[in-house]
Parts: sequence; C-alpha cells; structure tokens
Amino acid sequence: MLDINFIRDNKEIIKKAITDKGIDLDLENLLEIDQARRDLILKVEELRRKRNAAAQLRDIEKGKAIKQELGTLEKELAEIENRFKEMMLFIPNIPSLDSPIGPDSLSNVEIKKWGENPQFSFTPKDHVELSKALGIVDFEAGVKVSGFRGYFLKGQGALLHLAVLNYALGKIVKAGFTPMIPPTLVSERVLIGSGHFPFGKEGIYQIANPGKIETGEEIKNPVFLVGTSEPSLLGYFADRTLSEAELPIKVAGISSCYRSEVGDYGRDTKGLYRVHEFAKVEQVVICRNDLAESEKLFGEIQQISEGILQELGIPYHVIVTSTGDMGAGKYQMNDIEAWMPGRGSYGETHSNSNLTDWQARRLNLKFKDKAGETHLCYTLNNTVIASPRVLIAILENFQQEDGSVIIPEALRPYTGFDKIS
RNA sequence: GGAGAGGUAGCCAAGUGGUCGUACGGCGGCGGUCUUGAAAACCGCUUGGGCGCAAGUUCACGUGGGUUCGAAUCCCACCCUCUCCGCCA
Repeated sequence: MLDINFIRDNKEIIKKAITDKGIDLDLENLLEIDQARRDLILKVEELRRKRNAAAQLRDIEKGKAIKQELGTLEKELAEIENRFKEMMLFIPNIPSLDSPIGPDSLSNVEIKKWGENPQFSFTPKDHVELSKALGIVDFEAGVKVSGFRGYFLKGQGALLHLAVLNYALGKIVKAGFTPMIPPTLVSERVLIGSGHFPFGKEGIYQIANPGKIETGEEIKNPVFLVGTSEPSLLGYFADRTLSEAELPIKVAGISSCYRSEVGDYGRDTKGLYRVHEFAKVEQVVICRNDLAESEKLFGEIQQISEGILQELGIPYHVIVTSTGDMGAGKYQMNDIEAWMPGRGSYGETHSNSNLTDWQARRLNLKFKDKAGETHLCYTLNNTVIASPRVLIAILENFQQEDGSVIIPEALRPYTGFDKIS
C-alpha cells in the first residue's frame, strides 16, 4: 500500500511499477473511484454538519429530513470506501532502480558467487538417497502420517535440524537481535499487514473449526498458519508509535512455517526441498523512514546470512530479484541460493527484502522523530536459516565416498557429533 | 464449556441520551518558575485519522450493525481481558 496522495501525483511511476511487477490492477479505475469517494465525502460531511446543528437545536423535523438523505449517501460512501480500500491493497511498492525489470525469475541477476563447488572423485548422491541410506529422514512414514510432502527427521537428522536452528539463533542474538518465539497461528489482519494477503492467499493454510463448518456457521474470525514468522513479528509492532531513539529495532523469530504450495504441485516433489512444514529463524528490522539507512541495514542483514553460509562452508551465490519475481510490497530483494550438488544447481535458502514503508502503512506502524513529528517506519526481513532446506546443502556438499557426511565445524558444538554415518 | 465483571488517551480512571473526543481527576512525559544543583511545590503543554487551497469540517470511547432529531451512554451480534467453576500438556 502506498499513500493515495503520492499515487495521484505519480501516476506514471505507479503504472510502471504495476506493469513491471505484473500486478492485475487498473490504476485509472482506482483513481476514478478515489475521485468519486472524495466527492461523496464532501457531501456526507456537509450533511453531517447540518445534522449535528439541527440536533443541537432540537429541530426534530429538519433532523428527520436530513437523516433520510444522509442514510442513503452514507451507504453509498461505505460501499465505495470498501472498493477503494480493497484496490489499495493491490498497489505495489515502487521497485528500486537497481532491480532488474522482468516478468519472472529468469530476469534475476547474479551479483556474487562465494566458495568453490565441491569436486567429487566419486558419483555424488542427492540428499534423498543420502538421508535414506543414513536413516536420518523417513519420507514414506512422513507421507503416511501427514500426506504429500510429509517427512520425518530422525536420529542424527533430527539433531542436525535442531543444531542448525540453535546455531543460527545464537549467531543472530550475538548480532544484537532480540530472539522471539512468536505465534504461528495468526489473524487475517497481520497477514494483510505483512502483504501476504491478498496476494498469496492460496499459499496460506486456514484453520477451520470443523464443528462450525459442519453446522454451516460462518467462521467470524478465521485464523491462519504463517508461512514465516515475519507477519507475527511485524504484527507485534502494529498500531504502535515507536520513539526514534529505540530504532532500529532488530528481532529474530524462530518458528515453524507452513506453506500449502498449491501453485507448485508438480515442482520439487522429491525430498526436503519443498515441504509443507519447516522451521526457520528469521530476522526482522524496523527502522526510520530513511532510504539510505534502510539500504545500509539491508546490507547488514545480508552479511549476517552470508556469514552463516560462509562459516558453514556452503558455496552460494547472491541474486538480485527482478521486478516480476520480488512480490508487490518489495522495494528491493536479494536471494541467496546455496549450491546443491544433487540438483546440480543452486537452490534458494535465503530471501532478503526491503519493504520501505509499504508494510508499515498497512500495519499502522509509526515512529515519532526528535522534533515530535510522526512518520511511518521502514521494514526489512531476511532469512537467517531455514531447515530442513539447508540440510540439503549440508548433506550434499559434505558427503563422503562411503556415504557418510562430515558436519561443518561450526555446527559440531550443537550436534555433539562430527559425522553422520 | 458454565457463571459473573469489564474494554474510554502512554498508564490508571470519571462520565450511563442533549455545551462539546476542545473528555473530570490522577500518574507518567515535555517545558517553565524557584534552587549552587536536585527533590518538593507551583504554572503551562501533552490522542489520532480523513476531506479541504484555505477558512474549516468530519470521524474515532473494543469491532460491526441497530434505535433516536441527537449515542461513550439504549438494543443486537462478534472480539478481547479479568475472576470463579469445569476440563487439561
């Protein structure tokens, strides 16, 4: 969401953003509705003024007449206001000038490569083969218990999963972030706030109350499972006016994440790459409405994530996400993709985003500056680590000829073992 | 799940159909007087959104409806908090 005044004054910029991001939105129609809305507001307010005056004078006759007219117009205004708000939710953020313009991920641009991809003197296995042989993942049982894309981590697999998360959490806390264990069951409001709604609605699980469904009752306050702790962490600060002195706020959420992946039925159907349920440590930053500062923080949280892969010794590259691939709310987005020998390609493990004030406007998240004026905050978020996806990179990159896997040094204090065999 | 109480500004809290959400009072915060400095005392200032070039106007007392010329106040639904009971990791 953007400021309607800004939209009115910058039609061409908005139109370009809509096109570049591939959003289905008729800006001219929105502006017409906006105009009609404002005309109506003038009329309604004038009538309300008269109504208030008549009531003050106890002029019952006049009051009754105004009430009639006002009722009709207020109903009309409410309808148009709703349509306006709905459309406003679809207004995308303006992408940064550095972002490549293109419709999809094919237009993403690699800007950095780190590490050397391992050269194997034997035929390397993929993580599915490896983990089955090592007995650390059970896909069949996962499907039996949970359905498609279900999995069990067991033994050293379960320990490695927890080790990775604990290691990452330790790192992010050391970097000055406040660790948070947020709700994963959230209201619609926070998902609209983060921008996951209305765009990615089908990707989010809704929790139904079966009793209510069966009796045909309407679910008044639906709840949803988050796909990342980002909405929860942002929701924590919704409707607040922070003081400039406490910014930037840095928090890290550790949570389960749930994704229906309905748009990706046929993709990555094997293994741990695309699962319905995983765990993630996520970093969220809230800062002043200063573009330069937000870009600096964007770099900082990028470094934290890259530092983790470097310490683990996992080769990766960084890509700048194109306008069509970054999502409506984003000003800028970088993905980190780790080298996954089993795929013979990189696979996304981290996603870093600067949303400027797009989320803050939806969330009503503000700060008061030293002069006492209030402004919207800027928000950013980036993955610290997501498991089990990162396990793919660990298993496949550090596999040995005998099928065992060497654990990166940095993880050993957390696993308690240096090898899976 | 049952019974009861409640939701008003940063916090506590008054207001229960007609001068005001320009919201009693208190705390906190900010500024000032006094003081060598501080404390205390005293004085003053302290909600946000929309529309409008402006003057101004309108909205907001948990949320959404309704009754009324007029609603924080009456009615309905929903959400949330607290207390007690029940169940429970």
